[in-house]
Amino acid sequence: MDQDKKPPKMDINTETKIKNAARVVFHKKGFAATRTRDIAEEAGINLALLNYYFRSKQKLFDLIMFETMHGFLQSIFEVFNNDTTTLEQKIETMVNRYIDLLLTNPDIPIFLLNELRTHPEELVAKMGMKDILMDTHFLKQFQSAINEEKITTLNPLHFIMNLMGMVIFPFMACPIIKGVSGVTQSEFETLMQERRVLVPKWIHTILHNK
Amino acid sequence: MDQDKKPPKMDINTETKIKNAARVVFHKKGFAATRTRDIAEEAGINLALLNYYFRSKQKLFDLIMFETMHGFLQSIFEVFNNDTTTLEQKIETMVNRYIDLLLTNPDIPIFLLNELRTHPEELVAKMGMKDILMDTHFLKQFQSAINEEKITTLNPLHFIMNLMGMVIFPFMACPIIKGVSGVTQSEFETLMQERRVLVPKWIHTILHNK
DNA sequence: GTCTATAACGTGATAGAC
DNA sequence: GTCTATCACGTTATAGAC
Repeated sequence: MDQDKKPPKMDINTETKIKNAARVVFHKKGFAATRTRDIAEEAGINLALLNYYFRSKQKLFDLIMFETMHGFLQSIFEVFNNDTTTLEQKIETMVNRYIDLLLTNPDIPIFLLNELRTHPEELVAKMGMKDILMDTHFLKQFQSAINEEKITTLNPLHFIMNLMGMVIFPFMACPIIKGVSGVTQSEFETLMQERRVLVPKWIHTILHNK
Repeated sequence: MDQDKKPPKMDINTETKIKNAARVVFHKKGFAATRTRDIAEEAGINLALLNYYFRSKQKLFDLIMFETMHGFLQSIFEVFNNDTTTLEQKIETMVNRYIDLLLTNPDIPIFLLNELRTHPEELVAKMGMKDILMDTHFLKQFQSAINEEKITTLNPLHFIMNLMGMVIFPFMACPIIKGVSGVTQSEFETLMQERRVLVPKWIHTILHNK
């Protein structure tokens, strides 16, 4: 929509370089602990350019925050609204998508939840997720399964909290887990890989146990 | 150990007032976003007094961080090392303790995990938790149960991640959950109360399903 | 567009009166 | 011990040359 030359992987334009650097640093340290100098250095450019392209630290942050939030919720939305998959398939896909995401970007959950404490639900509202998530194919399937007594009666929110908690929490608690258990980063990642199959199995067990 | 008059609830001494205020503000905003002036205001005292009693923002923070971490891990330690309780009782107690804690102090998990990203495992090590948590009555019970084939074979770390994830994650994601689902704070707390009995039930189901 | 230099501001910490 | 006033410093943001 801007230019017709999408940067061909290298020799990326300055604006993108800054945005990528900002994403990395903001995700790792949060808004308050991040200095614009950190971002400039990470991007390999001059500090003044940051303000030239994005006006202010806050504006740049808002951009990163929105994109991160969008990317994070987008997965839920896509999977939950796919009306060609079963409930079990949706669970499996969700788990795999988030483990993929978090193995690569383990900082995202704490970044998001930490920043959302300050800017309360203004951003959540801005995402407009409330309307589209509360009327998904998933919820209809879930309700049907309960009505037909195929699964245990259960508030869908409890279900989602369990799913997200089992997948996301381990990544957030990674430093503390490694600290008290002594596992290495590599061993930790192996554990997370195991959870691709374990979590759906556990969720299934919970749902079908009367 | 200091004085023999433990403050009788009101007319608390200045040092304690500052520490309590620091705990509130640090927990809510984290180290970087907290200004010493915020703490002074919350405590109802002058900014200079903060430095008079605690020398620096960092020193005061280290104190709060240590106490918070200690209080948080202490519960796990106590419950896991109680050799008069069954595995099932330990689970139930853990869940109830943490739900109690988090209903009152919902900021603690994000505070801890967020700050632990920067000061990596130096603090975890300082707590000396590694040694005492890796040789608990709980782990022996867990291993015995597996050997006697009473429960499914399962890495205890997976078990602990599930337990903590199901209990703690919902509190961390509270703003996002309320944002996308539309539940009120009061309804959210009711859901958390329900989880006192639901989580142990789910954990039991997972453990005993072959 | 990109840089250097600097202005403008906020924050942690202290000096010194009481 | 407690306060007011102020210093010292780091950080965001901009002015202006190239």
